[in-house]
Amino acid sequence: MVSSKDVAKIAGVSQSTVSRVLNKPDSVKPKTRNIVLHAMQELSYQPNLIARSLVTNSTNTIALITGTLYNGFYVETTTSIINMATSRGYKTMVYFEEAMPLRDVVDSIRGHKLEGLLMSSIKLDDPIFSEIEKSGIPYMLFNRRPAQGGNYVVLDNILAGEMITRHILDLGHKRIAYISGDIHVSTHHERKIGFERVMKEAGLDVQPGMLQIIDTKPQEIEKTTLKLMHLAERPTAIICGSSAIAFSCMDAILSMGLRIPEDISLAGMDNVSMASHHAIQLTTVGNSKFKMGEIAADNLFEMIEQDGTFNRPRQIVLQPELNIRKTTGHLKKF
Amino acid sequence: MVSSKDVAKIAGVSQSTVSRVLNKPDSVKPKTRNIVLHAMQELSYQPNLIARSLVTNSTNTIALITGTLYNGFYVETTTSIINMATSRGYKTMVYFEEAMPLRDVVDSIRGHKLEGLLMSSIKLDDPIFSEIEKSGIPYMLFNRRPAQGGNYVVLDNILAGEMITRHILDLGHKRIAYISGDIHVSTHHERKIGFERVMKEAGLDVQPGMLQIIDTKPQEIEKTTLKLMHLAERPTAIICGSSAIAFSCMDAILSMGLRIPEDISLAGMDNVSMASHHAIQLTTVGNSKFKMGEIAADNLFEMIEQDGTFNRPRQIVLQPELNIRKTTGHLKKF
DNA sequence: TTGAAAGCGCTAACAA
DNA sequence: TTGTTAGCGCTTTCAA
Repeated sequence: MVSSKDVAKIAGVSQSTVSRVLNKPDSVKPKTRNIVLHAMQELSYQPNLIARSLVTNSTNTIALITGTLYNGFYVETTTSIINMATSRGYKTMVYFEEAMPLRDVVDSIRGHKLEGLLMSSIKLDDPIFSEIEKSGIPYMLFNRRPAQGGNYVVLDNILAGEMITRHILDLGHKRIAYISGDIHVSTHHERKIGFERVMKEAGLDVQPGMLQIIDTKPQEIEKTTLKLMHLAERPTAIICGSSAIAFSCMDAILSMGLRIPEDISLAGMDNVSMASHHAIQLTTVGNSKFKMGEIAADNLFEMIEQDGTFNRPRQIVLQPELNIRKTTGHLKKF
Repeated sequence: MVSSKDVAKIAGVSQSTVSRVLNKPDSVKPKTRNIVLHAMQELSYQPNLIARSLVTNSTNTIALITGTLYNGFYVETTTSIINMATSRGYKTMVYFEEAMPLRDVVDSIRGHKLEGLLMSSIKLDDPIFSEIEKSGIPYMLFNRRPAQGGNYVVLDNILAGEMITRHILDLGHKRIAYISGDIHVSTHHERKIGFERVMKEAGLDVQPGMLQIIDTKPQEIEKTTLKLMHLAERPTAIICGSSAIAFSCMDAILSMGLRIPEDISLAGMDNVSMASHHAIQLTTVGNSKFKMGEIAADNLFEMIEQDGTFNRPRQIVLQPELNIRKTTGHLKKF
């Protein structure tokens, strides 16, 4: 391994001059600088960034803990985050939620002196949250938030649930099913609240079996959808707690030979790009004006750069918009 | 920052004993070990992994340079790779192709002593390839390969192009358009060769304008599709060089109010999960039995672990299979 | 079983 | 403008 020492020897200067050429090139005489630069080339020298990090106690690296990329929402956030990090000269270490215990990830982040954490994967009452706060590492949560406090950017999920439910009611539906993901997660928790609130306001009971809280794996979603469709009193509309859920739900419905929205209306939440594909045309509620990943990253870098200064919590709530497409239609009269 | 020195002080032992508790716990007397362990807890000590890396010259981190996640193919590979790395105790630094110059990425990788490189993004004659080989860092390319040599896992893309073209011909089509991505990339280069070869064998000329080589951004694809559909002699079938291209192409066709396959047949390559969605049902050719990302990662870790030993090139070619779904149909007779 | 000491490759303070 | 030196926090001989 060629080190700055080797370069120094070849160039006939001290090792610290080599270091200076790298860090404060103006502080070294042009002639010497050139000699050093040439020596570096000759040896194809590459500074050991680990050693540098040890001294400077900085790594220019952030951590991203993300949900599965099979969910298009996380494709969008992951892409914006990595791109934004790259453009600021930061690298991104990517961890998947549930691939290893959150606590281990946080330890790894602390140990590697990563400079910030972006994470989608917190539960409402996750004990890791207080650990993260305690560790002092700058962080932004996105999509989900903890039960209280914290820095986050989220959708107004209660409102989102209300809006989509109202849309379905406006179409005349009454037997409405709702498929939700894990309720210990703020998105699903709040969206469901919105749904229930509007149903109640409309004087409608959510029939037993019509509210499904499930593991959001495609197979589970399909199983649940089939179960709903085989109910004696089949729903005339299904609202899904996310677009990813809605896609699998749609897949199952179509596989039965049913038509959407003629036989059943379907709506999702989150605005992922595939939702507007002409073969899908999924009615959703979400925010397309602002990219959640970019907002999260932006705020994180601000926090990193203003370093240490007192920070009040950053809590950003985006307003949902309704995107009425082709999967929801008027209830047919018989 | 609490260091092993601090732990040592509290525990009343030397700093090297603290280190031993971490690395060779059996070599330290149980009683001492416990004292040290308690001291660690008390201070919530977290070893500085950067310092460790500096000494051991290892980081347990690999680099992934991937194409855009908006292409479902890279979602699959990225997911398998990160999961496989995690399960082996490695972390993954993710870089996007084209976000920064490849040379800078490679320098970053060398400087950070990352232990291996997985990359999808090489061009046929990319000069970076020889740099990577020269650097001695273990690597596996996937999806694409360089003009010659190298370690890679790819699809038999010529055969893939042949198979899909034959399928279209078998349906009676003669006016067939082909939309390809950058031809300096092995996948697109080879798939197009397969297409042209079969067309020639069938005695069919590829009419001017029917072979489109474009930038694979959704807008470009849509523009190109519209152009094709407005040709005086409109194609009766379109073959796309990837499923990602086919999705955008389908979007454009449907937006014109045309039906697939009644008005035009459409086929893609690569087997991404969305292709089998019932709202899409895209006919493709690809390999679903083996996960390219897993194979790439598997081989990389073998190379990392057998370290230094002579390695003949690893060149793995997967066999394509035809998945006939609902976007291709018989040419209508008039 | 433990401690002392060297050194990984770099940055940065200080002196010249 | 340059060199000398200390030290970042760890692992790893070597001696005791």
